[in-house]
Amino acid sequence: MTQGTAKAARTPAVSRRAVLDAATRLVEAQGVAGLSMRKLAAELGVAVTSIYWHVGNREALLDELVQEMVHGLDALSPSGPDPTTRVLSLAVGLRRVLRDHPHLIGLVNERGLTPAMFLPSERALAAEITAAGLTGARAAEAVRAVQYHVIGFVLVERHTDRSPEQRPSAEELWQAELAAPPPAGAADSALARALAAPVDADRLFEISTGALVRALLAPSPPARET
Amino acid sequence: MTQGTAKAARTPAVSRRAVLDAATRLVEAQGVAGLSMRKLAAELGVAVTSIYWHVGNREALLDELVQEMVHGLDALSPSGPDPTTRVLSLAVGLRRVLRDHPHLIGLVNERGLTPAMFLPSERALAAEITAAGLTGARAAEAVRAVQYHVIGFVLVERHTDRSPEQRPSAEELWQAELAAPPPAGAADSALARALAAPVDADRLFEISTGALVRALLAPSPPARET
DNA sequence: ACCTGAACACCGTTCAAGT
DNA sequence: ACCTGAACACCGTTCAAGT
Repeated sequence: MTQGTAKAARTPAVSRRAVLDAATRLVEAQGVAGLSMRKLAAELGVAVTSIYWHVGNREALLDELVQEMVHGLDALSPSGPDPTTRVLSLAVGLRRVLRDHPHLIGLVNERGLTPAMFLPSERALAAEITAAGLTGARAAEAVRAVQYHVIGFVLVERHTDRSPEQRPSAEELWQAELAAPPPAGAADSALARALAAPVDADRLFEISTGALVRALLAPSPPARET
Repeated sequence: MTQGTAKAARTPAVSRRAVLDAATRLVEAQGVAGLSMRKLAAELGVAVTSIYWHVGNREALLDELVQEMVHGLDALSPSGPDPTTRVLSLAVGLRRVLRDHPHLIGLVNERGLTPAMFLPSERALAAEITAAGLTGARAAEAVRAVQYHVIGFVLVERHTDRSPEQRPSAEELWQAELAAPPPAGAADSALARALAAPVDADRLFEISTGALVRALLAPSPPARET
């Protein structure tokens, strides 16, 4: 919106496109905090103030980046014979998309685009959950339960991914648990050993999402209703 | 660790304690990003460099704050007659603690204290899930599934809490959906209306966590196992 | 022991000025 | 139309110097 259409006189040093591309590279490499106007200018071999001419300011730049990222997302299409596995396939797909764009959730949310971004997956979930026989408020709760579960899972994953080495680690803590005399009501040692092992996120996602979806789609109502 | 024990000559302008208290206030009011050494100094009526004498640097200050917050957390104690409701009560308690300290998860994670922080709740969950009859790897998966679900839910809630007004809102989007001609496989209009209403987070948490826990504790195995 | 100002290397942003 | 340097108000941090 900053530029009009005009026949360029001398070839410009940078273009709006070049700024956006460099910014995308910076964000993907160092995260949102790593995107600084001065770094950007340095990378493009231009004065800081040139950046401002092309994109306005940092906030507007991020707005544009988010816009492009969201539009570049592939649509989710369910697969499988029955509603349960189709809902699960949507959950798996949503998790994959969110994991592939780790900075997206935060950026989108800061810019107020969360509902718009999640509408397609919400619609797909609604269709499958309707096909499973749920209707009205009950179906809406199921849609949102799955959404929250998947998004939340990815947020937890992201937290553990980009964190430094945790000390003491879960392994160390649960091995100490095994060595200590067990108090009343303590967990069995096989459980402690299992908790000392690192998390298999794929498997955990499969198990927890599977359990949730099966319970939500089961004929018995999850909450008392008329 | 910066100070020794010595009889103070003139009453100090600030104390380590005063710095920590002011920092806590700043973080709770403006978030972690709002904590700047210079603001802190200004608030205490002292030169910036005094802060450094007392607490080392910004990183060390945050370390200390997190330490205090984690130690100030109340232990979770389950309540209810059967294992399912006891696990649910733990989930509710964990959610409450995390919601009461919105900055804590991020701070703890950056400092590598996540396993240490969640060990108590993990232990409590393990005990109740063992009481429900699960053992070994199966029980560990249930523990982690509940943990991830609750933490993830709170992270999603936090996202939506501290976000600006979202535009277009979910209400607007789903009302447009209602107005448009329904394509094949579309959700029913009662569902669309329900999705146009704002989220009742407490109810959604109750429903989704209830469904998850019931499914995890059910006798039929959630995944094929020998 | 405790506090200070000066200095350095970073930010985002605005502005007047160049071509 | 496009780019520039200077300037301002912010950061965190170090250092030598004060009392």
